[in-house]
Amino acid sequence: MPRPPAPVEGEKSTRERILDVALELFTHAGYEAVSLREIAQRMNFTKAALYYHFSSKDDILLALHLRLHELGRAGFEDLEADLADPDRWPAAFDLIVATMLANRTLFLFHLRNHSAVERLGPHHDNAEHADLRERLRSILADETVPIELRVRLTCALGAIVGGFVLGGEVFAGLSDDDLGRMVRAAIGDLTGAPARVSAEPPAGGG
Amino acid sequence: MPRPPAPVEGEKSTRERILDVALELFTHAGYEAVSLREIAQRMNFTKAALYYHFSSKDDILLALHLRLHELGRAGFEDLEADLADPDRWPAAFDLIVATMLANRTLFLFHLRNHSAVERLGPHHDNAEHADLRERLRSILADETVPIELRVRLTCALGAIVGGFVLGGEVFAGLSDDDLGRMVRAAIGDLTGAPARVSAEPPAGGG
DNA sequence: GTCTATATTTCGATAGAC
DNA sequence: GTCTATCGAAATATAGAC
Repeated sequence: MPRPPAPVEGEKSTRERILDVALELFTHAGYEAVSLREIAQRMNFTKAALYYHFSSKDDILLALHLRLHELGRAGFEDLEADLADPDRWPAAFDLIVATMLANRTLFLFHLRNHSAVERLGPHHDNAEHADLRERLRSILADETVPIELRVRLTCALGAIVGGFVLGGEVFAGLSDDDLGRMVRAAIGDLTGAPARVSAEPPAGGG
Repeated sequence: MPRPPAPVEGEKSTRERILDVALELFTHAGYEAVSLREIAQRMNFTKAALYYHFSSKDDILLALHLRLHELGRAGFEDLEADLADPDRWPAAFDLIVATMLANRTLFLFHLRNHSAVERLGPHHDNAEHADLRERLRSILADETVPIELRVRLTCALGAIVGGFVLGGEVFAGLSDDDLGRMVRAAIGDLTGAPARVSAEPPAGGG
């Protein structure tokens, strides 16, 4: 199989630029609906040239999936512990909100291409639970935590996704900063209510 | 054996059974990834037979999309007015939660095949804003409503989707009734907090 | 590293028998 | 209403020139 070129300092490699184009196209139209010809066209070269950088179309999908893996290793080491304790939810959700806001497209890509990425699963058993989604599932399956709290967790995560995906689509004039603040306030109320039985009342947006 | 296909009263038509199969396959694997051959195989007849019931693959997708349209006509006449006024949110969300819970697969199908359905858009201009999603967008674009409330609206809708999709996937042992109740409680906290700034305080119960 | 050209497969869709 | 057979288009992927 072909080997990618050495990355140049300061500039994005062709491989990364292909991934950027693929990320946008896959996110907007869906993985299966996007042909390599389209990607090549956007890169201003031909379809065959892509095979120098990637061994297959699935390989591009996998590379994009791995971007999410790396994101998971960035700062979510204590995710399980944080989410298992409502007192630590504010900090955990702040991190999640900030991460999702800064990588909105990547998460949207994952949401929209859930099935395609899932189909890739059995191939990359390099890491056991490095995937954020896998770790999340194990948290939600933890019966030590009351089911009410775990359901609220899914609602909170859905609220973030909804606020960013749906909101980011409709409220085009809104800055990331403002949107993030409003979503965080909403999450605060959603998660603060069950937490206040053991912690302080929620504060307003900053 | 001489067995003519019996169109018995009270039984689902072949067309509807095809749609049921397509709904499941499209939801699980994605529209573009599912071939007519797969659908036909599940129906125990051949690919060509599908063309007696549907004029194209897109026609199947459209028919499934129309199921959501019908759902929209069921009881969402006052949706715009209800969602524009935070005081009326509880009733509106109760209806939305109940509807989404009862038609979880259909909504999940729509979520997972968002791009494919969207691509179908320009073809069926029969109704202006019959689509629930279109109506929702117009609500979210209504600048009469403060942006904070509209963002909360997107969060609330996301919370419902998250609770049902993610929750329904992980909490398999949980009944629809219990899940619906917990999600409704979460939505109540999420939507009750902003309501108190412009109206009376939320009911302390829960 | 990118090109032209082509191999191979699969898909959506049609025609016509029964 | 379902079948067999097949068409044409488009997709992924490969081979080899430059």
